[in-house]
Amino acid sequence: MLLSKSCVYGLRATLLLASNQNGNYTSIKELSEKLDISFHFLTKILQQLTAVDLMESLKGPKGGVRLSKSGEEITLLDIVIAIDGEDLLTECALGLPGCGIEKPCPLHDMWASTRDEIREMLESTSLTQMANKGKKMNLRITADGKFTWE
Amino acid sequence: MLLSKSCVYGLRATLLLASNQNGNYTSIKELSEKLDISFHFLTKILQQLTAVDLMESLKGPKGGVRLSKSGEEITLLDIVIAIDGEDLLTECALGLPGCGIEKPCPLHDMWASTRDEIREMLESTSLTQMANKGKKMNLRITADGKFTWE
DNA sequence: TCTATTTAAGAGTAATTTGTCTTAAATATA
DNA sequence: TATATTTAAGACAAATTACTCTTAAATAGA
Repeated sequence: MLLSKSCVYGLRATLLLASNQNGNYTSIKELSEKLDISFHFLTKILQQLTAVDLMESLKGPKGGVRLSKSGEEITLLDIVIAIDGEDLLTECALGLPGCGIEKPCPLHDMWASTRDEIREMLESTSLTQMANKGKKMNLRITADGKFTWE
Repeated sequence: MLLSKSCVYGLRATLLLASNQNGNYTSIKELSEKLDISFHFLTKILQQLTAVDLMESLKGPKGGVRLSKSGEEITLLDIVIAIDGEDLLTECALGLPGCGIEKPCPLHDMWASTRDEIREMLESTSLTQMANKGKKMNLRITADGKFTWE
C-alpha cells in the first residue's frame, strides 16, 4: 500500500473540511459518520494534524476541528507527510538505509525520479482543488458512495 | 512503504541470481548469508517465486534455486507482482474499492498516471539490467555494503 | 454554576506482516 | 542402500498497524 489507512482517512477528512470551509468547527463525529470511519480512530488521526498545526480543534459544544488555513494553501503532500512521514519520498526501493547519489543501489536513479514525480504530484495539488473537483463532478470519497458533497 | 519487506528481499535475491546465471542451483543458505536475510524467511519468500514458475528449486545436495529463464526475460514487475500482488498498480489513492474511470475518486486521474509510470518503470527493467549495472558500478544490495558481486 | 457536548489521552484488543523453529520430503553421492 | 544436504510446509512468536473503549479535560450555553 502506498499510503497507510490512517493517511487515507486523514485525506478523506481534510478533503471534506476543505469542501466546506466557512470558519466553523466541524465535529469529528459528523466527519466520521459521513465518511464511515470509526470515530475514535479518526479522532486519533486528526490529532496528528492538529499537532503539526494543519488543523485547529475546539472542545465542547460547537467544538470540532477546522483547517488552520485555507485549503488552497494545504497540499496533499502536507497531509501525507504529517501522517505517514517522509518515508515514501525518501526510502530506497530496496530498503537500503542511506541509499543516495553517493552510495546508491542499482535501482536508485530510476526510483528517485519516480519518487520525485509522486512528490511533485502531491505537492502541486491542494485540498481545495481536489475538493472542488469532487464537488463539481460529484465524485466518491467513501467506499459505498453514499457520501454527498451537499 | 511502497514495496513490502518480503518483496524487497525477493528482489535482492533474484538480482543476485541474475548476476550469476550459469545454470547451476544456488542454495538459499548462500543467498541468505550473502544478503544478510533470515534463511527461513527468505526460503518462504522464494517459494512464492517458484510457485509462479519464476524460479526452479531442487532439494538435496547440490540443490538450491535458480531463475527459470534468463534474467533478461524477468522484469522487476514480475517479482513485485508475484510477491506483493497487483495492489500497488491498481489500488485507489484513497483506498476506494472499484475506483476507476467510471466511478473515480477526486485523485483518480492524477494517481492513475503516476501508477502507470511506476508500472512502466518496473516493467521495462529486467533483473539482468539491474544486476549488470550493480556489478559494473559495484553498487550495494545490502545494508552494510559488505556484499560483493564477485 | 451546572450540564451536556466535544476533543485529548492512554490503555487495551485485533489483524496483518515479519520473522523463527521444527519436522517432513526429496535427492546427490558415497 | 545409507547418509548428509537441501527445499517444503506448517506451527509458532514478535512487531507493527489498525481499531476500540474508557476516562479526563475543556467549553458553550442554560
